Amino acid sequence: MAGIRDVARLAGVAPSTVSLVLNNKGYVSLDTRRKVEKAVKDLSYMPSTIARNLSLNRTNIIGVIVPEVLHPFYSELVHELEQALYLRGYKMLLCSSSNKEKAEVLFVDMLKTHTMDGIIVGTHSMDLSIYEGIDRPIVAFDRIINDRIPVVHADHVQGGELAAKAMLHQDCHHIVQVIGAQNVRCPANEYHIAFEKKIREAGCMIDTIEMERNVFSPEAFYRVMSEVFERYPDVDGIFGADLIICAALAAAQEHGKRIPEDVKAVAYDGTYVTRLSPFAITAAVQPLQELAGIAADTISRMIMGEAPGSIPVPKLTLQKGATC
Amino acid sequence: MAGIRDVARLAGVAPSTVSLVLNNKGYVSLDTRRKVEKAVKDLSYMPSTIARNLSLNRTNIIGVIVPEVLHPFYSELVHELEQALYLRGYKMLLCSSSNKEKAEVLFVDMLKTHTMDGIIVGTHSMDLSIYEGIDRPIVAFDRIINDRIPVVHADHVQGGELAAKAMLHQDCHHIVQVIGAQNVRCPANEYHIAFEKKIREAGCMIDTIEMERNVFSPEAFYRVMSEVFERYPDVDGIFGADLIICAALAAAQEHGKRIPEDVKAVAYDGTYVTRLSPFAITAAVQPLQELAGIAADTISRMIMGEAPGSIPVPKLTLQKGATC
DNA sequence: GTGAAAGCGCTAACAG
DNA sequence: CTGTTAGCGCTTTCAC
Repeated sequence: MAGIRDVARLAGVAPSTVSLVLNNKGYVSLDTRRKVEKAVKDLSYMPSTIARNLSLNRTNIIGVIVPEVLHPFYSELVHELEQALYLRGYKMLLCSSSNKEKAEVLFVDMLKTHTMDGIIVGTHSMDLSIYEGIDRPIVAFDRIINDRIPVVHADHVQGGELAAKAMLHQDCHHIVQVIGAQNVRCPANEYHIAFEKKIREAGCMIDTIEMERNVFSPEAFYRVMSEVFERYPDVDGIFGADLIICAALAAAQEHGKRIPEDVKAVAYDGTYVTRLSPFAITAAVQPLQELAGIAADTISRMIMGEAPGSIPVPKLTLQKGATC
Repeated sequence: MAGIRDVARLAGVAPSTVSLVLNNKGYVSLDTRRKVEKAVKDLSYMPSTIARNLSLNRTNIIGVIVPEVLHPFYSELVHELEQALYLRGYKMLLCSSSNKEKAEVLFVDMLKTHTMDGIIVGTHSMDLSIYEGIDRPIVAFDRIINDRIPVVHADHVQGGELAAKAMLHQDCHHIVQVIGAQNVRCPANEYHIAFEKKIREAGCMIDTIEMERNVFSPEAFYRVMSEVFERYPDVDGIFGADLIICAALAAAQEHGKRIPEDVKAVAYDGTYVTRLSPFAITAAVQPLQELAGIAADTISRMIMGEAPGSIPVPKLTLQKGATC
């Protein structure tokens, strides 16, 4: 394996000059630049990223940790983050924390040991003490960790109201919403509050069902929705995250309810599962691409040693589908 | 930031001794071990992975490149790979090649520059010349690159036959199968051949529709399925990858066909989308967890300098659902 | 413009 | 069992 010294020797220059050429830095005469480039090509030289990392004390790797890549929302988030990071010159190290005890702790340790330059945290672990006193770049995605860690999230108040308006236009009278675990602090918990408020203001009845933390299986969702239809026979509106609504569609059919004739359904998030059938599910869509860009910009800034700056809070949009 | 020398000084030993303690290598007296551990704790010392990497010329990072993380099949693959690699002490650097010109080339370059110790390739780019003459660990997932790169894949002949048997049991007469692009060499292309053979042997009519490469959108699938129902009004069996079958379910409804009464449907892959509704889609399920383990074992062996060895070819299983 | 030399923070022989 | 020494392969001052 040829090294920078071999290239230097062949080109008849010093290693430092080769380095300058490779990194387009400083002033190098066209002539020596040519010589170096030829030597690089002749030796099919490939610089060692590992050595470079040590010199710069930087890896250009950002860690991304999510609860579960399989979940469409996180699939989409990971997809967008990878693209956003790529555009900014970073590579993405991915960790899916489900099935892994201590995944988040290990990940933060990897940040401390400089395996990555920064991390974007999308998990909801309960122990926030691991984030105390860390002076390395961390960005939280839709999760409040502590007051030193910037949070990237959409405008969930607006999102909740958007969904509420969509349902109220359809003249619902008894709405049931299914929400995530409320024992984790995250901006996304705001949307059902805003939703409920708007619904009540319109004089409409609303019941709320809370799911457990980190429960994502279709079976669990279906069970919950079945219960909903049994417990509230007069329900005519369902609101919840994408997969909940998918389950609602299935459960409704089982319980002899037609959607949207008997029951309206609005999904929150609007990932691709709401578009799997030709008749899209009506949904409040999170601007994941934009959010990923904001997260990438923020972590990038922190790595450069700058302050995170103010974080934009983008709005959701309504996807008009066939379910409401 | 404390370094290994600081720890050594505080503990009153040499840096090499500290290294031995940290890595549980060689023989260190209990006494000095204690001293070192205390010093480590007192300084909250975190060893630099970057420096370690240079010394060892190894990063413990495996690159994984797939066409599209959003696609359920690849979500699931990525999920399983990450877990399998994690269990073997590796971290996963993920690249989704869609929307990225030259992603595969860049990825292979990163392998050459030692950003990763090895890569697992699941993409289907057309230019295989970039893999010529590389002496670093590469494993292909369901894709034939060249005769030096080991391929991990399920037994698609058995899988195709499994699906065929399922349909023949239901007494189909005119089956349409939708398949991926055939201009890429991959073991998965075998399944529709095996399927077709079995179906023809049973004296059943079969038509085949080929999709373009890297087309994964629900809309595209739906369009294709709509055409199928229009062109073949007597079709009573549909076979294709998961998302095709999802689209088939939707399109069937539109065209007044009931599933499974009028048309049977069998999916190939059997990812979680086939289980999104309580009535699962009948499917030939790829053992992705097992495949991921095989891929991880193989790349691991190659990194250790061993030969890839023989690659097991696991079988698919039938998920009995409500569609056939 | 270019080269010499000093690291970056670890690991690994090899003495002792 | 522990310390000394020499790298790993780059980048980066700082003279020339």
